Amino acid sequence: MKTPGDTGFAFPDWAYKPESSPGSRQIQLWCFILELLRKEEYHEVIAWQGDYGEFVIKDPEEVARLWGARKCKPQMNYDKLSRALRYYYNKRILHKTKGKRFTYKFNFNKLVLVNYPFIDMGSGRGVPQSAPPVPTGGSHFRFPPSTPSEVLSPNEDLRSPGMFSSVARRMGRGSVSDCSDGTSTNSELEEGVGGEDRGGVGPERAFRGLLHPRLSHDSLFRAYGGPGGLGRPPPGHRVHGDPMSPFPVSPLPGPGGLLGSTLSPALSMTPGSHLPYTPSPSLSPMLGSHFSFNPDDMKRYLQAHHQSVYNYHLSPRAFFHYPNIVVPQPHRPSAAPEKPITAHHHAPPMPHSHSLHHHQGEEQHPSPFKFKLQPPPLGRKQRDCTTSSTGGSSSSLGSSYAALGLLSNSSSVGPPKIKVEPVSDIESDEEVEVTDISEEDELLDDYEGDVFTPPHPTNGTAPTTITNLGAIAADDLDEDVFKTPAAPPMGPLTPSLLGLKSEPGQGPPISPGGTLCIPLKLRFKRRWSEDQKMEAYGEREEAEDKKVRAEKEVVEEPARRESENEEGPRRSPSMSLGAPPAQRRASSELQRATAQLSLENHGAC
DNA sequence: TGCGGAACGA
DNA sequence: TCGTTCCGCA
Repeated sequence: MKTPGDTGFAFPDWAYKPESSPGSRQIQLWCFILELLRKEEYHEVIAWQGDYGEFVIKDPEEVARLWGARKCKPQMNYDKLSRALRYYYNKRILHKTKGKRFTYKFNFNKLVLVNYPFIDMGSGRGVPQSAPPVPTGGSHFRFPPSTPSEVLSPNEDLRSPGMFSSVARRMGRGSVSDCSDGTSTNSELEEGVGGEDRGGVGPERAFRGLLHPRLSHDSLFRAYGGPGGLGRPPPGHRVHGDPMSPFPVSPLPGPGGLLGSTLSPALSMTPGSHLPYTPSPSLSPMLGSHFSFNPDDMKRYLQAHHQSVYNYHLSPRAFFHYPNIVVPQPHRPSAAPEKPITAHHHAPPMPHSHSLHHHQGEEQHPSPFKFKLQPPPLGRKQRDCTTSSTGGSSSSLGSSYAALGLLSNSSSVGPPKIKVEPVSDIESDEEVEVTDISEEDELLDDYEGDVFTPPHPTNGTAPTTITNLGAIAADDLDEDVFKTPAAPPMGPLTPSLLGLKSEPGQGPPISPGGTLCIPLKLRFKRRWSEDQKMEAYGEREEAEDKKVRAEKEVVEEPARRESENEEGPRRSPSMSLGAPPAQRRASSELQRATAQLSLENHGAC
């Protein structure tokens, strides 16, 4: 069929429908719509209009014709096309603007946050921040392949948010059309180039961007990099404001990567989607150097939000569509070091939600945003792994992390796994995993006044975990509320303790309040039993493991029950009981270390 | 004009 | 999975 280059406009890979052969992916309708929207020659047919991301199909039949031409479907008509568009409702890529005929609205939150994950908002250095921060940009961020071999592996999901490098390739080689419909041009690359920075800087301008009625896909698309590739913008290219762009500026890759600016039209489109995550300068797009969560900023930001209509929804299934949301690597673009160091910066951890919580949630009026960060649906394998390893009592967070491949690596190779334990046992996977979005949508429509609670009270978790959380939020955050029991602030040491858990059931029990409250007696017992076990390892063969475990169980069980009696329901029995010897050994060591820490920090209890 | 179910194809 | 096609309904 056609190649992505057909349009003359290079969409990211994920914009194309994977076909049997790598080169025959078809563009998706929404991409096509965007394409038309950005071409002046079609402004008489379809154009941005009104609200943020809103567009009107002025000539439905013509649009249908064009679409049909593109897809080589001569029989296409608006009725059919609109049916396809309606399917986007469910997918929350689009929604209908009620009362306005032929008028639809993009959910750029979906398109941008999810599909432009690589746009790292973290380093807003020197880039106009005229749009609201996109919460998870950094979370999804995945560096473009730097070598040809990394580019678009056939095995990779072509729609992967991270796989945009091939776009650059296409952009470089031009387009090829095998179904000419007159829409193919190669001029797009230069379109809008050279515009001036109208994003401005500072919160005021940043917020102003929210109100920009028009969105431009291309601005973002260009972020994928021109012929020069990411981080190497074509000469003459710079952040600009595309006249027809809904984006105040185009987040072109700057010296520090394309990160700097990420302007997501979505921001104004989806209630509270981004906000909860923006507080983190390290993760949010515009916070880098221009934004701070002072009351004024927040107020403006919220006001801006109200300019838009929020009546569409995102689906938790989104992650299914973008399975390649990858765990961001610790490293950051070269610009990272240049990012302003703020109070929040040090531990990228959780802050996007957490810091907001501090800024907003601690006040009389909690954050107006209520988010339920739903972890992406677990793959069966991951789910099984997670649940089995945790005895089914693992918290949603732990599971979600595992689902993201952060924690639960089935492989037994390597150091003991460190798991970020949820603060509470109360929540089950089911509670947080996927909920009926239909109801939540309503909540979001009425998001104001809601409270956002941080996904995890600890602020010392690993960056990867944090960013991952962001990744989770990226997609569904605009509608999902992360329900996490409030946890009391903890000292600098506690987080690490709380967050550390060698294996389910082995680490120190964590009270629902997040406090380390394992009875001293139990701790000693455990440690003793572990010592015993360690000795056993040195003296006995594998065959005797069971015996050791039995002994251990005898020792631990009463203590555990005692513990339970004191602290209420606890997690499933120590994992070590069923863990393979090697794993047990490793976890045992970790447990010892943990126990040691427990003792040392006994005062914190 | 818009919606969404259903069957179907690639 | 993403439309495409058809269709009944409001």
